[in-house]
Amino acid sequence: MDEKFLKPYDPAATEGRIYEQWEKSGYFNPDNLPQKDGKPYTIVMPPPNANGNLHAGHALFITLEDIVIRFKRMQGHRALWIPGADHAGFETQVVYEKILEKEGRSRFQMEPKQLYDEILAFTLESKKNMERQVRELGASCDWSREKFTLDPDVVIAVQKTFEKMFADDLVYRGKRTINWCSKHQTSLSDVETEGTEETTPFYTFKYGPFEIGTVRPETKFGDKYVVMHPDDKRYAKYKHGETFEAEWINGPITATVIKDPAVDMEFGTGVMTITPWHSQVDFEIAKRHGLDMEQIIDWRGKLLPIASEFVGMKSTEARTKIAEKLKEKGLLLKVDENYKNVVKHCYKCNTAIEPQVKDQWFVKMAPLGKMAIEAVNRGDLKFIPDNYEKIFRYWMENTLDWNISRQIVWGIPIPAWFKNRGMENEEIIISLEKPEGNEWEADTDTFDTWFSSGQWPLIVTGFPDGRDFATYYPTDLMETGHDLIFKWIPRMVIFGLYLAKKSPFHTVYLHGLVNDAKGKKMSKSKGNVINPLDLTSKYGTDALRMGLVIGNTPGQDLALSEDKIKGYKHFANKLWNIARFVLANAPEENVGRTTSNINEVDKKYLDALDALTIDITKDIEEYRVYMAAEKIYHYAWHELADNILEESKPILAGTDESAKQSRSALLLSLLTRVLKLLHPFMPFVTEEIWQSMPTKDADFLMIATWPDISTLE
RNA sequence: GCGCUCUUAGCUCAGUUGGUUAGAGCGUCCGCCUCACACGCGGAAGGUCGCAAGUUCGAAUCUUGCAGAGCGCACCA
Repeated sequence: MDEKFLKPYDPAATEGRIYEQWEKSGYFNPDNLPQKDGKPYTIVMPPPNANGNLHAGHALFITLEDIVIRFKRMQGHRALWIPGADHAGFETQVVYEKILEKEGRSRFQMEPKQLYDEILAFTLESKKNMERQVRELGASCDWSREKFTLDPDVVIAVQKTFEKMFADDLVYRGKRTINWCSKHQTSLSDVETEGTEETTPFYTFKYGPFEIGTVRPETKFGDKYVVMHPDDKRYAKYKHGETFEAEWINGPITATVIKDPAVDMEFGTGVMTITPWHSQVDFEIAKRHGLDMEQIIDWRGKLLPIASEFVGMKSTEARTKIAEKLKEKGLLLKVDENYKNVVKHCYKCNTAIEPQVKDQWFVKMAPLGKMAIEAVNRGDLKFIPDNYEKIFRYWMENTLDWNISRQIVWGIPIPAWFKNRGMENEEIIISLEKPEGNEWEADTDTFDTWFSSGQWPLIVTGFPDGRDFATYYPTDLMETGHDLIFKWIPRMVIFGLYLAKKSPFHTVYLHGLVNDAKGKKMSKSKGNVINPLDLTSKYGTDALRMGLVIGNTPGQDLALSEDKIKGYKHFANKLWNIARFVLANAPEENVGRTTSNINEVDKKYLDALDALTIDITKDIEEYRVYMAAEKIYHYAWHELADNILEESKPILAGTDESAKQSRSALLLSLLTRVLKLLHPFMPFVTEEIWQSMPTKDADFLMIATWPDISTLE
């Protein structure tokens, strides 16, 4: 027996060394696996943002995906797990802006090139840190295939997709209402905003012969249209297009009556004025009737000269002042102080979103969404848990056109060129190269991050003619957090179907959020953030992995407590001592003969473990990893150690030589099997024991053969 | 408003297609340094499976209603 077993298992002294051996072996790359003709099995790793440390959610997905990959690899598949790093456009720019802020600098005082270079340096440094942490968690991914979303070939691939979509009429440039963050000076997609309920005064004003309601008096300067439902009998005497005089904020105005079915007759007085520039709904109404639109609030969130005496005020400040003025003029009829409405906020800085009309690039979602739904209908795409299929369908059926332009430097440039930009005779060319002639001006906008990460499974396999595309696309499993069911999953499906005519994966496994021990969401302000790397150094990676997996059903949030992980550290040590006992009682002559001299009485233990093997194999194949982990844990501790080992002690100390031989061979055999079954979950301690096993049939447990259950049944 | 998820032992959660005395980890209590392991061993307490009704020979598991918790989406000035 190896002397190392005389001391308790020490993960800190083991894990780094083992990982290095694995990485050196080359077996993370399926091209180097002994089974060259194995069926491919592919997972694309959700590329972590290269802008900070890994959090508990990363640790969870790395664990889940690594379990499946290790299992498939042992089963003889050409198991490929492709790692990556995401430049995470807006996210990273926000992180870097905070750094700038601390240094008393601002991106608005920097040259774009300077800013870009600084963020690039920061990101590349963070990327190294992130990769080290992924290794620490035991990820058996193929680093030789790692991709970064700003690699030159990735940039070109993404731009080409844009070019193709433009040619196919799936991308257009349009003036539309967008979500504008006045702090970050960029537009945001709908999923990058968060609606929060606010109690805002609801004012009712006199507007000519009408009463109109609003929560935003500060937008009302330019309002010269009053809209009501065509079927509203109360206002039947007013004809569409008729005009009237009304006293308003800054004096008398001429207003026009518009009839439009978008108005809710039940709400308020059933009459409203519209501000097309600062409201999606109003914009749509204005477009239908060809009405004028005027910007009231500038890009910094301040009132424009149209507001006369209120010019330059922030909208919230102007709000009460304008209401006061209208009150003085006798136009304020009533105020409801308890009115609740939902206001969209920037998901990063919580600044209220100002709807603005702006020229942006949009993806037409309807035809693409239809393709995605058809793929689900065909059964090409399955969700775990399956209730997410319904959510996915709903989203695909109701999605609005996707704004893909961002006014930030950190990202992939949109390959568009303008001549006479902003003028009547504006011309646009889509081209990866600068067009001939000096008058062409590059688009300064960059793509929404999800436009590039949406193409990730295609990009990392080398679509359309890369070496891996034919072999590894479509991939098998997409495992990610359920919060990405809207942000990321639909985009990958759409791009896969559009470009490669195939869904990029056939199974989507969605895990829940990792919360603290009490099930509360982790947040910096609450101070309950659990750093996974602290836990690995304290209890070992294997223990953390078990803690993350056991009791963690798909789609359900997980409460992660340190005590739980501590328990699995004890388990790692238990396994270590099982090995110590078994190896101490394994005479040399038994090695190599294993099962052949096991007697009938002892054979029942082999049969029982075979049954468990079948069970566990099916669990993992059907992605019930939480169950498989618990079963093998329970077997190792409460059957093998508590019962079989205890029962073996008198036999091994006895005088019946054949019974002794049988028993020690049995124990070796059971331990060998347990190591294999446990390896995907606890790769380090099992590998470390394996290296000392006289029965090992492969240099690394990582590539040892998983028992073939078709021969066991 | 629409939709999803959850409600099982003190805590955090399992319970795979309805089928024998409902499980785990941690915690609690009692006894043990028994030569694999005190990161351990043996034993014990602890649950009307949110409430109500229904389907069934049989329900924690299926149906309906109610109550509570969490989340998502859409919102009307």
